[in-house]
Amino acid sequence: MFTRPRGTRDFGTAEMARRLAFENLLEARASRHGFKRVQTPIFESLDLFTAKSGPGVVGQLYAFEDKGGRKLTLRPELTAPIMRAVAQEMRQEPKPLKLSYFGQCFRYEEFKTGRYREFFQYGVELIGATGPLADAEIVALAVDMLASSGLVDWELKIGNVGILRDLLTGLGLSGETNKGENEPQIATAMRLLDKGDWQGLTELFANIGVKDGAVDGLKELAGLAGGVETLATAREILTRFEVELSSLDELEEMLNSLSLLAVAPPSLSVNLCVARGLDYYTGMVFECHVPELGGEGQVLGGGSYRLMHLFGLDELDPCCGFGLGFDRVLLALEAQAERLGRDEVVPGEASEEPVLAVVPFKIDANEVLPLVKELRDSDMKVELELRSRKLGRSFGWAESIGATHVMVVGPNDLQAGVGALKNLQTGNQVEVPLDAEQIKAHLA
RNA sequence: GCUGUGGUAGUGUAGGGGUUAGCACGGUAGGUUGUGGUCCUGCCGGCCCGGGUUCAAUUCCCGGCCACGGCCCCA
Repeated sequence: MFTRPRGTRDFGTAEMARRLAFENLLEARASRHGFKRVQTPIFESLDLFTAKSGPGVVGQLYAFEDKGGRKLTLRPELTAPIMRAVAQEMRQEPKPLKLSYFGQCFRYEEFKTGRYREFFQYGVELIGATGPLADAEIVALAVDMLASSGLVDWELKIGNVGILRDLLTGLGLSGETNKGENEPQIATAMRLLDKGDWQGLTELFANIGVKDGAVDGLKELAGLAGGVETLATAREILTRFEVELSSLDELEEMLNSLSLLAVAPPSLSVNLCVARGLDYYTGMVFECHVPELGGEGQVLGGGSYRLMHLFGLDELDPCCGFGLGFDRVLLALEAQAERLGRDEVVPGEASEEPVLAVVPFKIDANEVLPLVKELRDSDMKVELELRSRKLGRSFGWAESIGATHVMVVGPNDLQAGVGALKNLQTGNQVEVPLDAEQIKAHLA
């Protein structure tokens, strides 16, 4: 018996119908916002990802050497490949570029619900435009996607690591990796802040000799929850820390634009302690969570970052984008459909189209094939009975595959040039000439 | 990396140191000559893998694998 590798999944027909519907929905939203789809290889040079994320990532990669000894890896994420492709193929295209992408990524890590070794990401990147309005465009699309998918009870958190870095620098934390430490003090502090580990932060500050009261101020900042209105308090706290306020002004501008560009999310909190862990983020950062997913509840995350300089295109930094956890959003939608008694998990997943099952009964099937072809050419879904079942079983088969209509063509029918067209829902049956147009008219 | 629980047909389950391992759904074939979703019957198909204890293991024990949770981590 062969089994699937750990952390991978098979998708059956029902699941795939749902996934396709979801992908199409996301694609439609992205397209309305002006994003155009691109696709990059499933594997890339290993150094693409070590350049972006440091040598430590190798442990989580499906890395390998090809027969020429080239160091390659299955892609663990899609932002770096997109940046690479932009640098390699899209230098001459008009900016800003608005790109969308969808595909599987691979990470070697412990697998559990909401966390797979092969997982799917949908994402967008806005390259070559910067500032509050560009940021608002990105967040607005994220909001639009989650809202359009029918997701409820999700939380949008918006922060700004630029402000946070300024603040921490002002407190005397180092942005460089000191000897004896494996990351800059600022990175450690941001990680602790993101987790809400106040004790760890207190210890860190004590070690560095940060003035008393700093932790309390940050706690106050972290406690802010709400929309634009929280910025007044934030402004006051930041002033106390003597932080420059222009980034905060930009954040406010971005939030105002967002409110005009997107529906209000179910829950919005502007929180300057959202850190997103990754050191290439430089400005606005945001995350969407679905609390009912538990530990694997982050379904979307992104922000403004600097990566193009790695490809010699500094002038395009910072860019802004987000990645959407395709599998996680689906898990959340499934859980919510169950909880709320919704019959559709993804809007539009159930097709309303008629499906005609054609049953050649005791005749040479070739007699009906031209008709089948013609119906299919005219964009109708047509199934053909292939097993020469008895009539009764044929109806059972048609019903089981979801056909809405059955057309039986037996010897007598053939002679008369008609078929028995039965509506499986109503049970009504009529004789219809073996003519594509007339059949279609009956199904309409 | 740590940890908890569990693994009986494709799915959902019953059972239990010696059984023809039961049931439901499913799939398939039929219930006499051209009409489904009901019903009846036959058939298909299972004790996760390896080792140990035992006269005997699917059942008890250990290890692995897999599944579902909780930590750690998460570019």
